[in-house]
Amino acid sequence: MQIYEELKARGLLAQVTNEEEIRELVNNGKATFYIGFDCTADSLTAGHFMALTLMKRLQMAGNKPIALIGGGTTMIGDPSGRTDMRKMLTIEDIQHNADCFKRQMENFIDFSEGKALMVNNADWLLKLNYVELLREVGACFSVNNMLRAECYKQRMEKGLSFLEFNYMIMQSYDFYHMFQHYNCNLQFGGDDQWSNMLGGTELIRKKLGKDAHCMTITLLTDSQGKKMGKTAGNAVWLDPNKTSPFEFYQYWRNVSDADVLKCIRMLTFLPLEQIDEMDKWEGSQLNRAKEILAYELTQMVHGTEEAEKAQESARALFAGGGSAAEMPTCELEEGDFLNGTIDILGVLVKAGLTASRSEARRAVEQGGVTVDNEKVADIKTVYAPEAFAGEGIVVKRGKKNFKRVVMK
RNA sequence: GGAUGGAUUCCCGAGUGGCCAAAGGGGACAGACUGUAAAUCUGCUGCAAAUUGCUUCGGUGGUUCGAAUCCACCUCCAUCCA
Repeated sequence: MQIYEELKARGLLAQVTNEEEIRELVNNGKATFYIGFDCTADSLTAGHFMALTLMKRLQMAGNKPIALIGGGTTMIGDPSGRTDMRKMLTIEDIQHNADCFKRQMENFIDFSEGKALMVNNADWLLKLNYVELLREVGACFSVNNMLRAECYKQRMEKGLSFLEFNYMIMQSYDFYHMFQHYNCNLQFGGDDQWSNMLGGTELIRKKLGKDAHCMTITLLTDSQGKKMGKTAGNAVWLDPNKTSPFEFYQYWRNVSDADVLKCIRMLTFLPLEQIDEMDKWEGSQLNRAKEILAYELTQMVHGTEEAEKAQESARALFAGGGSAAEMPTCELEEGDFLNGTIDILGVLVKAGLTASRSEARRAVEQGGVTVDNEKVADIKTVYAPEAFAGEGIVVKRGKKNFKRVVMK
C-alpha cells in the first residue's frame, strides 16, 4: 500500500484540492510540503501531535517536510474556529514559544541535512511593507469572497477585527513565499484551515500562474463531536513538565469506546492489518485496545522508559499489584503543619487534588476521598508528620486522581 | 462622529432597591451502576477559622439604613446611520 492510500485508509485526509496530482506527488516522494504551527503557547499539544505524525509518515515515504513556525502569523491570531478574539501575545512571548516548539519538534522529526526544514514566517512577514503588500497581494483578494469563507462567517455575528481578517492573507502569503523560495508545492493543515489554505493556492495562481496544492487533516473529534486533546478545557501538552507522562497516558487510556479505534488508526504507527484485527474487538476487550493506544502514544512522545513506567503505575492503581512508584508525588514541608498536624483538607489542597479547602471539604463530604484505600469520612481528620514518612501515603480524590504525599 | 441596545459566577442566561452568593440550563466535579467506556440516576458547583463571616454582577465615584438593581463619568462590544 502506498502512502497516499495509507493516509486515506487511516482516515487522516479530509479535503484535497486535486487528488490525482497529490497522490502522484506524495507516492513518488516528490512533495515538499509544509504545515504551519502558530505558537500561541509554550508547548505543543496533543492536537499538534497528529500533524507531526503526518509529517513523519510523509517523510518516511521520501517527501520533504517543512515545519513552519508562525512567529509572524501568531502576531495576528487565526480567527478560524473561534468565537472571540485571541489574546494578543507580546513579541517576547512569541519568540519564547517558537523556541519551545522547535525543541519539541526536533525530538520527533528528523531535521538533518536535506531531510526536513524548519522555518519561521516572522523572517519574511515582519519585513513586509504595508502599502507594497496591499498593491501586490491585496489586489488579488476579493473581500466578498473572503467574507463567504466559513471561518469568517461565524465571526460576522460576534465581531471580527481587521487584524484577524488579515490572517488569511498572511497565511496565503506564506504559501506564496514558500512556493517560490523553498519549492514547496503542497500545504497541509487542520480541516479548519481549508479556506486559509485555498487563499494561498489562489494567490500563487494569480501571481505566478502555477498550481500548488493543499490537503487537510481530519480534525480528531470524539464521538460527541468535540475536539480531542483537551481535558476540562485544558490542553494535553507534549511537554512532560506541563502534562506528565502519566497524565498523558491516562488521557488516552480514558478515551471512550467509540473513539479508541479511530485514535489508534489516526495516531499510531501500528500496521493497518493489526488495527483491522482490533476492530473486531468488543465490550471490555476494548480496554486492551485503550491500553495499546495509551502506551503507543506515550512511547512516541516521552520514550519507551516513560511509557513503561506510566503503564505500570496505571495498572498498579487501577488493577492492583505492580508498583505505583511512578505516581505523581507531592512533598510536604515542616511549615505545612500547624501544631504538629495537618488536616485532610490541607493535604488535598497541598497535593493539588482540589483547588481550595471548600472544594476539598465537599469532596470528603461526598465520600470521594480515600487515603491508602481507606475512605476518609470526617473533614476534621488530621495527620502527624510521621504518617508521611518513608513511602508516604496515597491520597485519592475521585476515581482517577491520585497523589503520593511524602515528607520532604 | 450620531442613534440604539448590551456587559451578571467556568459558559449560556434570569434577576430592575432588602427575602441575593444571585433562578434555570450546559459543563465540570463527586457518589451509585460498570470495564479506568458510554448511557442513566443522585449530589454538588465563590472563599474561609464554616448554623457564622468575607469577597463577587465591566471600571470608578455617588444616592440610600441598605445597590447586581438608582444616578454620573469612563471602558469595551453589537446593530443601524455616516
